[in-house]
Amino acid sequence: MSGRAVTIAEVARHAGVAVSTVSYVLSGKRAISADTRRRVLDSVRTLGYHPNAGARALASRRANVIALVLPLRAGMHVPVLMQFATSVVTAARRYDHDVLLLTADEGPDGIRRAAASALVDGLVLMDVELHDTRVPLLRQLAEPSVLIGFPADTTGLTCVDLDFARAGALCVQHLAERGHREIALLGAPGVVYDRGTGFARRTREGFTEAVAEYGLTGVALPCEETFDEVARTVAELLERRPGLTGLVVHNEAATGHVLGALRQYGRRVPEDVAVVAICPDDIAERSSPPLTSVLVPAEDVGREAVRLLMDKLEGRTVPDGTLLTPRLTIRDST
Amino acid sequence: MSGRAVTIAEVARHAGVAVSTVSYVLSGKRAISADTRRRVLDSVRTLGYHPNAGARALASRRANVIALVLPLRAGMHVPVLMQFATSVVTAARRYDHDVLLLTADEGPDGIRRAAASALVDGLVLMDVELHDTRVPLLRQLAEPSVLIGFPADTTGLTCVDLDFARAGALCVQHLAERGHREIALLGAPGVVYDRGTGFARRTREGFTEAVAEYGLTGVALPCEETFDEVARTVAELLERRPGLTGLVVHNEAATGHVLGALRQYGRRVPEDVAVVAICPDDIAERSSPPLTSVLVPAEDVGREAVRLLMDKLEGRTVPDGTLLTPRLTIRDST
DNA sequence: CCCCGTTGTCGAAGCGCTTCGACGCTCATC
DNA sequence: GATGAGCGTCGAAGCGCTTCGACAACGGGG
Repeated sequence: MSGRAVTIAEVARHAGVAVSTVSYVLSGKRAISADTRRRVLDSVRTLGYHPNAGARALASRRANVIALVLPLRAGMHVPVLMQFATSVVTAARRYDHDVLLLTADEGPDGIRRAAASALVDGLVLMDVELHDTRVPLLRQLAEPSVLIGFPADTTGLTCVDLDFARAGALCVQHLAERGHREIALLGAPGVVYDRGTGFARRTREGFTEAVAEYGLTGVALPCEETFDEVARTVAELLERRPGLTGLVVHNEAATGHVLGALRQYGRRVPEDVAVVAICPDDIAERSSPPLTSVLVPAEDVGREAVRLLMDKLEGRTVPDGTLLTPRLTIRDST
Repeated sequence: MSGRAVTIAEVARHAGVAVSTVSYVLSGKRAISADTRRRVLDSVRTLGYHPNAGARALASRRANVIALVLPLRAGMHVPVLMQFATSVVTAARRYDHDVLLLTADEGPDGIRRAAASALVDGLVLMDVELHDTRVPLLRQLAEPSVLIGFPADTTGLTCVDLDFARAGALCVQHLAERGHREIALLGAPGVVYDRGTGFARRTREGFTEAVAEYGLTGVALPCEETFDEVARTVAELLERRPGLTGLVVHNEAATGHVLGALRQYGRRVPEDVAVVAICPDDIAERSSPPLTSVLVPAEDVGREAVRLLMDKLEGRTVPDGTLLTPRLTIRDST
């Protein structure tokens, strides 16, 4: 199994055809007779041929690799990030592409390096901020890119994300329909809003607008993820808003703590306080009681990002922004 | 910034030297006069030259890319996985290598493909099981690999991990020193043990042996990660073992729930029950009270894995197994 | 029956880089 | 003053693949 790798020349010799014929069989870029095709494929299989990625990239000017750029900042919920990552990898494989992992430590230089060296054909960036330093670079790059998340200025970019404004509004609507009049949004840590992370702000905007629209009263508070902070915030909320009966939680790491805090203060869910979370399904299902939630469809977002990138690589034009419609799953907390 | 990329030939022309000279300047594989070196480096900078990765890989038979194989199975704690992943990427960059992300969906085929196509020079595998199906393949591969985690049979392999047996024992020792006589281990979900994931079992073994060694009584229970299951397990434990005063938690996702459950049953931490966790520092610090814990040094393990892989790539011989020594940080829960 | 368009295959020219051998220097050595 | 050992540089030969143009062979239409 070790030793030198099989080359296309050996396959060609074994099948009794020219090297170029083997190439065309494999790429399907020219018509090949059924007979030849079969002979070649047989040889490929018996010899265990795998095209050399470097040679292929050099000759075709396509590496068949895309970069996935993960920032890994404070306040990001890692499991969600990981869901994105795996769905990107899976989707990329379906287009016969591999995924190179780039982290933020290297900053824009890493992106430039990977692109300029033709290591990758395109990029998917995650966790994009409203004023992301990487964005100007992307506009200059010859390589196409897709952002997961929306920066402030999307001109010349391709962005995908869950429609967080609608997600926030959807939670409000659900609570309104259940008759709740006074509600609150418990959000991400303050730093996440300050940094200008789009999805946190957009959720809050959706929440606020929907509160007005449905004629409710509502407050939105940021919240750290330690149990003590969550408990403090919840306590403050319950005290200042005795009429509060509905809570929207948009902070994956804090959802568990929120339920713990409510329990501690003697509030039953959903009898005393209804809770809707914006979080992955597994967190919602694993809670006690299982939470009514709006799923962050990481799977779909990742797949869509890759699809868009592949379209761009093929030279097709794609929409600037793609917002996925949120869907609410009703469980036992409302 | 877009348009065709700068080639080594253009750099050579610009600097007034031969292509090979530029190559030698960049690789340092032959002596070059200080003057020439400076001229070449200047040209590289002003032209913005980045060597074409494909061409380099083809000619040098080194892709300068390593694969990171992530399984992503049930019961794995994702943030820890992510810590590994980022530390591997960071470490690899220090050796001028990039990281290709491979997931388990493709199974061994993905590994074979990446290796056979010379896409990667070597592999780092994470979350290795005692009887991992990928292990036999690794032995056949020409490409070197390093495992994070220990399979049952490590012959011909290179493995790194935290010494979980000692970690388990260290927790017991700490509790024993604080005078606790009756303790318990609340572990990973049953499926993790059944699957034969090494670190879970080894922790349990270390726990059990240390319990005997220090003359304590102790039980080890697996535990699912939902709040209800944790609460049930804790309740059962408190009921069946009224004398229980010490708890070791080796289940990242459940640590928060454990504290919640203890609170719910009126047990104070650490006054009534002392808790030691095996988990990342951020989880321990974010809990209430902050937990005495043994850190899973993902950072160190990842870095070490890359170092070993680079050694193997250079043809150096490396030890079969590397176990990192656990360290206990005392906080407020014991 | 000739011409031409298709279809299937081949040979060769790169893609941009590394690396090997060669070669002209300069210096120290005898 | 010839000899040899570096040192610094160059030219050229690949690395394994894709792709372009060429060209037989074959039919169908005039």
